[in-house]
Amino acid sequence: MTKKLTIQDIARLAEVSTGTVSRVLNNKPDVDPLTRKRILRIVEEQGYVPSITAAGLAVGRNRLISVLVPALTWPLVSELMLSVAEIVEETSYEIVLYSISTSNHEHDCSRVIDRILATKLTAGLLAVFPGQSARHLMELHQHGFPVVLIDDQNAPLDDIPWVGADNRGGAYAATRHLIQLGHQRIACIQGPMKYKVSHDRYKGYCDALQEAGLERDPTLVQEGDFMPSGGQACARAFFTRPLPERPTAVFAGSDLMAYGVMSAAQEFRLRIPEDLALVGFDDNPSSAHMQPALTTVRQPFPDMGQRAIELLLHLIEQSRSARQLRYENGRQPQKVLVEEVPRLQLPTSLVIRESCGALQKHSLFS
Amino acid sequence: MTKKLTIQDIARLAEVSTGTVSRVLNNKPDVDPLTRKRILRIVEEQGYVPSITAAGLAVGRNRLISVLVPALTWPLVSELMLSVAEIVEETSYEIVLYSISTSNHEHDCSRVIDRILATKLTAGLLAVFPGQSARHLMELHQHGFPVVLIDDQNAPLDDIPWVGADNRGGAYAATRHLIQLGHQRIACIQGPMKYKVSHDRYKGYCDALQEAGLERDPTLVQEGDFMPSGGQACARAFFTRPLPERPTAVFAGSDLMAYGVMSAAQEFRLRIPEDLALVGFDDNPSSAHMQPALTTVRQPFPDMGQRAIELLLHLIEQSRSARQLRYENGRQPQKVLVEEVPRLQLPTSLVIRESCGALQKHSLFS
DNA sequence: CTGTTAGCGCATTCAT
DNA sequence: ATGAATGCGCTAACAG
Repeated sequence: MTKKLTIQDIARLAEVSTGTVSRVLNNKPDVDPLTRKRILRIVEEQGYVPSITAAGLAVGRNRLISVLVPALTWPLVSELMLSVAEIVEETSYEIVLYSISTSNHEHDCSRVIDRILATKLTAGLLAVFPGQSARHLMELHQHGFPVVLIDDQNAPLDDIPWVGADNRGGAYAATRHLIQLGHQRIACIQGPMKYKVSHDRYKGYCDALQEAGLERDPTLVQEGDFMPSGGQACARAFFTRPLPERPTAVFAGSDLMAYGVMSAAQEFRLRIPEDLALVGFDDNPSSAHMQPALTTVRQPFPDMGQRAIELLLHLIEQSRSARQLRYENGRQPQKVLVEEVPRLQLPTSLVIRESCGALQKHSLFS
Repeated sequence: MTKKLTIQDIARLAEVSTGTVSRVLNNKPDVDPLTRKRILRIVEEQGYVPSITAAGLAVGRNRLISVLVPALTWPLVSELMLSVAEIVEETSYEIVLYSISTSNHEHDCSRVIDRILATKLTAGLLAVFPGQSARHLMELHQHGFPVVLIDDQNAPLDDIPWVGADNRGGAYAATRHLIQLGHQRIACIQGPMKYKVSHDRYKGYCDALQEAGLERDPTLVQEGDFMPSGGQACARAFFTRPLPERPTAVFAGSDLMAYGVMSAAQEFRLRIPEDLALVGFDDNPSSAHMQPALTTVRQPFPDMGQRAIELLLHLIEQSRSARQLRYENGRQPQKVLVEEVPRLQLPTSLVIRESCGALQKHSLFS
């Protein structure tokens, strides 16, 4: 149980001024190496931990990072957060979590963003799947506040830092795979169209159809909600149509919705993949363990999280030093600013398992 | 884009002192109602948001709540966090997230806890499944720092506030159900034994066996890791045994492990539930959509999260006012302190689906 | 290279 | 019931 130590205590022990201690702690260059070493040793020995609060007050911005996530129940959010958390915990920053799971997404989100700004609590913002509220984030970015989006940027004009997956390419690959398997009537269950990723995945689906010269049948497209129940509802809608109008394959915009399709298929006594081929999107951990194992498009979540948080950390450091540089007008900053690659699109990959019918199924009754 | 407003600005606009504004903002009783109303109006109009940072510095403790979670990839964590986040967002508190997913659980955890204390950043701590590190938390609690555990308290001597589920009862119900279905050789895949819940669930399993006069077979008990791959590995171990020694039913300590059992069953051409009955624990959202749908023990996660965070908030407020009361020695605190119910055990419920064989399965081939 | 000092924005205490 | 004044712990500017 470490007792409360202030920077003054350390200064006293090291027989230097608080200014020097502060300089050491913040890695300022102009400190005598010996003094620095001595101070660091004392800091270590005493187990001194600086007060983020006080530091924040002094600088006007804290060593905290806001993470804005949509529904916390999406498996992808966990996966993303995992790598984000791992990296942040190596730094002196902490994660402040905001979720905008509530119904009034739009309003709620801008309120949260205002709050983040006004309280000046956090140094930067990582927004996962911002959806429509991305435009609020644009404002932030334009005002010089470090922001990084994970997927789902929604305007072409965005020059906002962004890390995402190749949703369109993934959907294209998935759909093409179904086509190559001989399917002609391929249904698409979209995600909620308020998300850019849903549009992208739909486009990829259309791309593949068009490439194969297949006509797009509007009755084979439904908008889901990314959740199992939504997928189930959409699938029921397909299965209740007259036989010739039914799809022989379904491309679901998320694994969760694919699970719903499986449930619906069972209700209708449809075998997967014999009677219906199915492909999902995300590659949730559970998907490999479904019966049949779900063919899906893998998103590189760990990578996305890592890249995004590293980018954000970089932007934050940059904006800090930017303020410092005002006072060192003589020199140009050595470090090249990251104006070049603020956007990163990571590839997705098709993971072929049983539900699409490409593999021989380990039938339960073989 | 709200501009930075200080309490001083508000004071100037309202033509009062900062002291008064501060009193209003903190709901101190001794303020003229009219003045209060006027100030509140101005605060509203100007969109003033107090700086958590500065407030924290002044008081020595922030309006932040640390949440300590184990592996972020466990679905239950998402579900728990969901209700926690919802409630916290209604308050003036924010959530700071710490995960201890890394391998060196033990060391890492105490480091995180020290950090939480030393930085004095947060006002309270909510620890989800603390496992072995619960004893560090005990220290915190004994030093008067508000702490609430969600499940997995590990010592009987804990007088630490705690909210949990009836793991033992749930496991008992699940196992008894299998017994009533006629199974005699029921395997148990435990969670990692560093978690108290794993022990509890195992005890419930034993309870049911004993009640039925069934002998406990050590070869039918394996320790998993809560993850699908662990469950799969354990199940394989069962299935490779000579036929008479194999289980006819499996009780898995988590749904995720049950998924692994399903995969293993498929490898061995075992039908569920015909050749093997299966029950899980947790009721993850996906579980209803497995094929066959998983019979499992539902944990009341939303409730648990809600109760826990409310309790913590309560404790925090209490410790705040405790400090104030030192100066009002004349009066006894009106509010009864929550010494009575710091521990809450919520019931679990058995959700019967297909994998246990109790329901008629919608067979794929009927 | 280093010591000194003035706030950062707020809660709180002491006067009134 | 309220105004004025103090300090929380730290950083950054200034002066050596």
